[in-house]
Amino acid sequence: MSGNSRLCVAVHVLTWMALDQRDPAAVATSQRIAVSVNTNPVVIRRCLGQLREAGLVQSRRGAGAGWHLAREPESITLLDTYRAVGDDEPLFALHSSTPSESCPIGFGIQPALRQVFGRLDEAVRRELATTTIADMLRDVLAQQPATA
Amino acid sequence: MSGNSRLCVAVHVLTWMALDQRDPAAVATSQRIAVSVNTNPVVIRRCLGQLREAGLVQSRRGAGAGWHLAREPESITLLDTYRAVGDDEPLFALHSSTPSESCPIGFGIQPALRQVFGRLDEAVRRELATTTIADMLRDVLAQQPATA
DNA sequence: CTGCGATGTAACAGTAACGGTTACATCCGG
DNA sequence: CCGGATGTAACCGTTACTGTTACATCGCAG
Repeated sequence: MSGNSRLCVAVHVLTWMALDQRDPAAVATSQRIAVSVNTNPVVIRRCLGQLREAGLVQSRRGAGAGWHLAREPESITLLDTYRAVGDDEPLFALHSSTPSESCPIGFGIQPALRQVFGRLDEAVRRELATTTIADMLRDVLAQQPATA
Repeated sequence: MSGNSRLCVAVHVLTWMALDQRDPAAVATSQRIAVSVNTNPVVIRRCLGQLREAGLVQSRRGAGAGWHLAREPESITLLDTYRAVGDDEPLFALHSSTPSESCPIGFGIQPALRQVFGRLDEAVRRELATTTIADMLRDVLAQQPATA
């Protein structure tokens, strides 16, 4: 993960859907979402595909096709979202070329770093779990300009 | 930050120096460090340059030149190291193309995400601050294979 | 049962960043 | 003033991400 904007886009998509589905007649399509995110519908479909694999959204094909949330916004955390789009790459990368094993530091540094990075990952996940899509929607709507 | 291995290399370098300087006669050169990290000396010098800007190491030029820690290993935290090599890029990236401001979600999503990402950054920094280079050195040496 | 509008996915292009490398100027103790 | 190291610019190959085109697939409406 990162530097990519997948988590960002995924949260945007889910929050958008949470707002959109307040109107029971509305149909969420990748086209409509793409306008809000200001990108290509294929990018949105790629993202929605990952969210579907994680069981967060569902898709319907054929005529009148589209997407809807598979769970209540209150029950979807940013950790769920992170897991859905995180390519299981760690947050911090280890050496690109394996250190020298004949040096004491080179030999032991990677296991030691793995422990540290594991704790960092834990901290991030703990924090992500505290916010839901419903929270995001509330915060996003609170940002609106005064409509005079 | 990340996916790069700069933090990883920087911690490796500092931990190596902490061990090396136990021998008062030893001189830490980018060449020697590069062997342990298994990379090019220029990569090490680039890293050391950032660590020097942050006041963590010092360099000496001319004959018998080399590097040494500017502080005790016990007083250098991984947060110091992170700050030294982190290009002030945030841990998680915002949208690459600005969302539509005419959509309520597109308008408010970035400020809302900034708050969340700020909390994540805080959590990571808090965790990084709990470990020092001295801790790393101890943990690294504890990984050594039994020397029969 | 055919058309249409959407999903689903492969393929490709452009950009950017990273790690690695070469080259070379600079410094300064011996 | 020589030698060995720092300091730094420039460049290359690789990789990843975003955006885009293209096209097969699905399934209700009419």
